[in-house]
Amino acid sequence: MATVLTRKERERTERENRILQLAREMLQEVGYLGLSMDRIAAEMEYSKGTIYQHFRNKEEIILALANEALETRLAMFERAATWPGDSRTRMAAIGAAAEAFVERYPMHFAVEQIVRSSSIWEKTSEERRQFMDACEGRCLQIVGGIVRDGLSQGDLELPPGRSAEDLVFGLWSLNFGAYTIISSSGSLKENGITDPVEALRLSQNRMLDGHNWRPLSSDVDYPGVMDQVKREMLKDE
Amino acid sequence: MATVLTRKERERTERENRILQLAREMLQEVGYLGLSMDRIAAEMEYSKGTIYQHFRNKEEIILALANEALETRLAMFERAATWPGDSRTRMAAIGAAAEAFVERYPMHFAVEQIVRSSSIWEKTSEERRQFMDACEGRCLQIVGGIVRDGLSQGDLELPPGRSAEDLVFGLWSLNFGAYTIISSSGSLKENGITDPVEALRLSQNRMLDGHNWRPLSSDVDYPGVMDQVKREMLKDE
DNA sequence: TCTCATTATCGACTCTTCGTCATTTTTTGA
DNA sequence: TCAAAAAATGACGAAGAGTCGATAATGAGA
Repeated sequence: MATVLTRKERERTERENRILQLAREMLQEVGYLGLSMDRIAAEMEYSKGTIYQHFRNKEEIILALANEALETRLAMFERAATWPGDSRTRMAAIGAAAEAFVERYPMHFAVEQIVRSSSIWEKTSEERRQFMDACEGRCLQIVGGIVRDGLSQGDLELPPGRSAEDLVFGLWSLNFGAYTIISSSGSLKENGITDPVEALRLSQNRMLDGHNWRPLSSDVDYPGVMDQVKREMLKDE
Repeated sequence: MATVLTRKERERTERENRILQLAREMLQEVGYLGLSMDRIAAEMEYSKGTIYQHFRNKEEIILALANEALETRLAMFERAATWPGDSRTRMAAIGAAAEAFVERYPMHFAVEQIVRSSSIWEKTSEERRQFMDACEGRCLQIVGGIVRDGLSQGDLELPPGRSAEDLVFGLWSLNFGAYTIISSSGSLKENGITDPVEALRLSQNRMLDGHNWRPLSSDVDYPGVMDQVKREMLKDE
């Protein structure tokens, strides 16, 4: 009896994964507007009603994809945060993880962008929204922890009234903004920005230098560290 | 004959503006997904066909709104760039203009976000896309000009191989990312980021400090300058 | 003022998609 | 084997995008 239930449940989750996988591919090909429940059903060779047994509407599918994305990044951040070294080096490792995430899972990042700008929130379930917030919060905490380590070890200072999270917010904004612009602006090269990812690294390092987070980027080869971390993170599979 | 044509043309552009105004309001109320051509037509008391004489599809309306947004910001940047003072102070003025833009025209910024993440590009006309790129490029040039002024006056240095535009890209990403996250994340306060706009200012100043752009933010009250610029820019009407 | 060609406007129509739900099919366990 | 429960189906209603032939307004010339 127990095994029967689990077999059913296994089938269910497996089908759910198939739906999500298909939705991801579709999203890649035809974009958010082209994503259609009818087409998903047809491609799955299931009826529409069955698809709706898994996800109450289209937005739930999108948000489920976004949840996977945030979960994936959270895992990568958790791993990067344990990189050996001083606080600033660990911060560089986080930066490398963020880069690796976008490179390794471009669709994940694209979904996150969609979720952050379309008004899909109202139609989605409370749970998934909370999951999203939870992942976001955990990520903030992880990176904030590194900042707090640095603060307690005297590697950097913050002005009175500003929190470790404020600093993290700056890094987060910089990264999210940079990749969004990269993926949506057609005229970067024409305007003298030949290697935006390199420009992002520079800005990031200069921001941390501005916080006087030692050792400064002029004294350590952080790009080298980042390349090393990335290689390590992208290694398996 | 000439006057007849101009009257007709005036009527035409006026109606076009009415459509855009209406679309903007609708976007505010019901979001991108709720924006409907039928509803625009009904509200305008014109038939759908007439609306389609102005805009070949829904995406064109969105992009037209985005064009207005970029045009507005360009004007604000042009004005801010002439603020008297050294290069770094003028940079602070640009930052203030960016803030003022989002505060004064939140809908403009929201439209920009939509355009940057939905896949509406394929359906839109070449001209409007070019206009978009042109505004973007001009903005980059204006801010890049301030950086070049600073470089030539020895107020800051850049590593070899990095351009003034690379620096601007960092600021641009930081700002765009920050406002996107602010408008889409429900859990900033819960995670210790009580005043994200203040956090953005800090990050921005620290980034410029990291570029060693003098005078440093520790020596000048740039937030005070920014408040002053903003007051000036938001003054008229 | 009247005529007629040109231009503008209209809205019914097609097509597509979302989401529902009564009906049919399959599974389960006695 | 069989009846009840669960799962799957797809026809259907509603709503929106975009088209196009029919209709109305305009205005230049007679």
